Amino acid sequence: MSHTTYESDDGVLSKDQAESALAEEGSCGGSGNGGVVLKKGPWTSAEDAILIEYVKKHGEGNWNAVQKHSGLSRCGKSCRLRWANHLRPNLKKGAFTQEEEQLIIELHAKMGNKWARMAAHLPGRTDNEIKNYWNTRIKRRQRAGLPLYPPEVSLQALQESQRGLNISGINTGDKGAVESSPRNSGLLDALLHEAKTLSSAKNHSSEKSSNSSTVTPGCNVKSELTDQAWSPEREKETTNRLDITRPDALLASDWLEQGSGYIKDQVIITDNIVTLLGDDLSSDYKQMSAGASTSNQGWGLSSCAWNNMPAVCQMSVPVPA
DNA sequence: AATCACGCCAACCGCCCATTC
DNA sequence: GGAATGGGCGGTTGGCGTGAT
Repeated sequence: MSHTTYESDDGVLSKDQAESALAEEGSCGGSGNGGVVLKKGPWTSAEDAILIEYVKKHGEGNWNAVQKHSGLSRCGKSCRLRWANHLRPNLKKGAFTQEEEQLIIELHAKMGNKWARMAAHLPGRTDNEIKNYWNTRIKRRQRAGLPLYPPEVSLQALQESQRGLNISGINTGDKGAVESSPRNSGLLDALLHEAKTLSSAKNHSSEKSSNSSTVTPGCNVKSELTDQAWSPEREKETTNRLDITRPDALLASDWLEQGSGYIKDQVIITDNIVTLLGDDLSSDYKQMSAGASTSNQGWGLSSCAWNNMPAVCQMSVPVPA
């Protein structure tokens, strides 16, 4: 990792490296107690040792006191982050297990980008780890044009959200009530974002449909990929038909193998989206869905931004048989 | 062998919230 | 009530490693 750039085995920086590391002022104000210039950049093993020793003596918290009492030239934030992400006990290192991946997917479908809350459900994992994992996964699947969530997770998350929204008053147009329901805020944000996207996209739909190279491939590949996991043989078979067959476009876990009934789920979810979006936007959505179906463009909800986007916004229109 | 693209991940940054005074 | 402070969170950046070309 980048540590090796700055730190030697004994944790001592070279002159140039130390000067470089000390040159900039940090986000914590640049100088600490008594005008001490706070260091930025990768942590050395010596610094780690100091921090560990400090926490052993004084416990976690009061991070700004670390610099004052231990002589560490790091701001409190940096210390907290280092401790939380790397030094605290019971941290689980290494790749995520299939169970963890599955849990992350489910949690993200329900919570959106609430990394800290997700981390609370994954003992030994940090929010930063989960965030990095998810962002990497997003890039892969975005390139692949694949949905971020398995259908069953999408459906479950949407149904739960819809229940919550009904309770909190979305169907009565009570925006205040909706906003007071933090549990569904991520999903609602995504829906509203999607609504805007749909609204603006309507103006460009003809342009989209005239350019096949802009088509999101997800709609066309999903129904096939959900039936069978990737294999070299499958890749040869499907290369001519599918845009994406790379194994890294798939989940490490095997949810894609459980994709039976996907079309059915899509219809359900589409109805749910219509319900949630309301008449005006849902009519737009229906029109676009119909247009996509007839033109086989597959233009759907998968076209919106991928970040902070719970399940429903990853869904695409059904693929015509 | 050189170059490039991409994945991975540690760390930083800025904002926000809760608490304290 | 409002300012100051500490801490938490999510987004983003930057560097290294690695595989592909």
